[in-house]
Amino acid sequence: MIACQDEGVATTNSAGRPRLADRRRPGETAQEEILDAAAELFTTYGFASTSTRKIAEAVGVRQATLYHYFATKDDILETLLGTSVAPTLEAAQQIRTASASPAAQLHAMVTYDGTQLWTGRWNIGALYLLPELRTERFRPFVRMRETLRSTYRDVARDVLDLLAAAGKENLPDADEDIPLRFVETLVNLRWDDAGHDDEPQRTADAVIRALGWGGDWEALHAESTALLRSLRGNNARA
Amino acid sequence: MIACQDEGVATTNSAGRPRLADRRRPGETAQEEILDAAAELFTTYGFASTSTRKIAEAVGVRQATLYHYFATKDDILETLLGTSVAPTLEAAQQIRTASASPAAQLHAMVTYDGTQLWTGRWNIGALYLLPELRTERFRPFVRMRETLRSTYRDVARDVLDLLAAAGKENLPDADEDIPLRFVETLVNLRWDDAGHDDEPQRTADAVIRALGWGGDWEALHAESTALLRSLRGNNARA
DNA sequence: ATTATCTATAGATCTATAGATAATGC
DNA sequence: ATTATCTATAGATCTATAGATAATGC
Repeated sequence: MIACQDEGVATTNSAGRPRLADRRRPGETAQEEILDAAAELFTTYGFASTSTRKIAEAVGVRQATLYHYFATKDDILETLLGTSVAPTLEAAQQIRTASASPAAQLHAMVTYDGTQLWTGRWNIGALYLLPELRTERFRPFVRMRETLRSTYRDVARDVLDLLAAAGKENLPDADEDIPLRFVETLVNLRWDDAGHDDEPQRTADAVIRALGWGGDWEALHAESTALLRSLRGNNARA
Repeated sequence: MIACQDEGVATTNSAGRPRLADRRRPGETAQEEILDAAAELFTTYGFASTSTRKIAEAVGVRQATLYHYFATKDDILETLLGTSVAPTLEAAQQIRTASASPAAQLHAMVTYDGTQLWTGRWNIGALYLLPELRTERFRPFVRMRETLRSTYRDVARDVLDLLAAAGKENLPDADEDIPLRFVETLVNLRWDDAGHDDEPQRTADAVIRALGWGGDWEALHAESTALLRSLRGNNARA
């Protein structure tokens, strides 16, 4: 038997009229193929500038075929956004309930979130700023982002409170938004093809430093790494 | 004589067929009115989703009238971007050649740039990530942004070198991109209607802190303020 | 005469729907 | 029979151009 499945491109013959072109996208199902193509085109050319015809071409099917899987073009974007933010939010909330120090929680959060943004097959984070998200249609997604934002703010406030209690001066004045803002810049950096392989870790360090933290870095890294490891363990078990 | 020019809306009668609707946009010329409307719509709904018809409606003229002033829709975007980045780049380069300390230069740069992004009538910075900019057409603009980026990197490197020479440890490892990335987050913050009035100053402080700088904050602020004042003086004279 | 606007429209899209067709599955 | 695809197309855009019109300026 010859291997026909490199890169996860399915070639199984199933019911239905055959396609005119070969499969060329990763994904087990046609739905996944469409989402992969849409992610590439939306992040590269923008949502409004990407026609359903272009998506279909990138998948290797006719334009009308998309509508067998998604009722509208908006539905494609919605699915894409949902699969991207949900896991990040869940990880952040799990980290938040861990017993680690606030600084380590924040460091782990940034590293996890940053890694998703930095190593995903496409620069999905670039879609978060899409003006189209302002419509009612995407409210649920926007609300998930807001929850993530306030989780970040909560940890940041904990870190700052501890530092203040320790008598540290010149702390940022009520800037709990610094961490998430900084994570989001990974999107810009990737857009410009700049940055290093370990950018998520660098970003986590920069965030902690920007809050004015000045403790033992080696201990912090160890704690953060342990937190992330236990997280992966939990998910594997689930 | 009754005042008919509140908010800079011109009502002077001049040559040409009269408009059907009243003027409603700030700006001395029709070109400025168009740019103001386009800035609002592009930043709110995106470039591709904004039709020339919508721009014309927002100005109060017929769609075809736009083409008396701009040959294409791309030309409108290009003009908008140009008038926004050019002054920022020039200010950054002037600050760079001043005799102030690197930390003060960086602080002043972030404050100036941040103020432009934060207080401009529209959130023009949101246009910098537009996928459309990837085309040949907008190369000149993208190159200006790259020059700005490397100016930021240069100052950041100076700051880090000085800190290293002073024996400071745990400095960010070759992350000269931190400052500009941080400035760019003002765009996201404004998009979300979050942040404080003095966000540019807060951002400048956070940038300096993120680089690990730990000197006399009061002296730094004084030096930065003086630098910005001399900058305004230069421009007033020119 | 010059200018700034207008009306009208060509030609090229683009999204979504209707209905035919060519496979597999029972 | 069910499914996944195909072909064809309606109806609604959207950009840009052609040419008419109603002011001012000389």
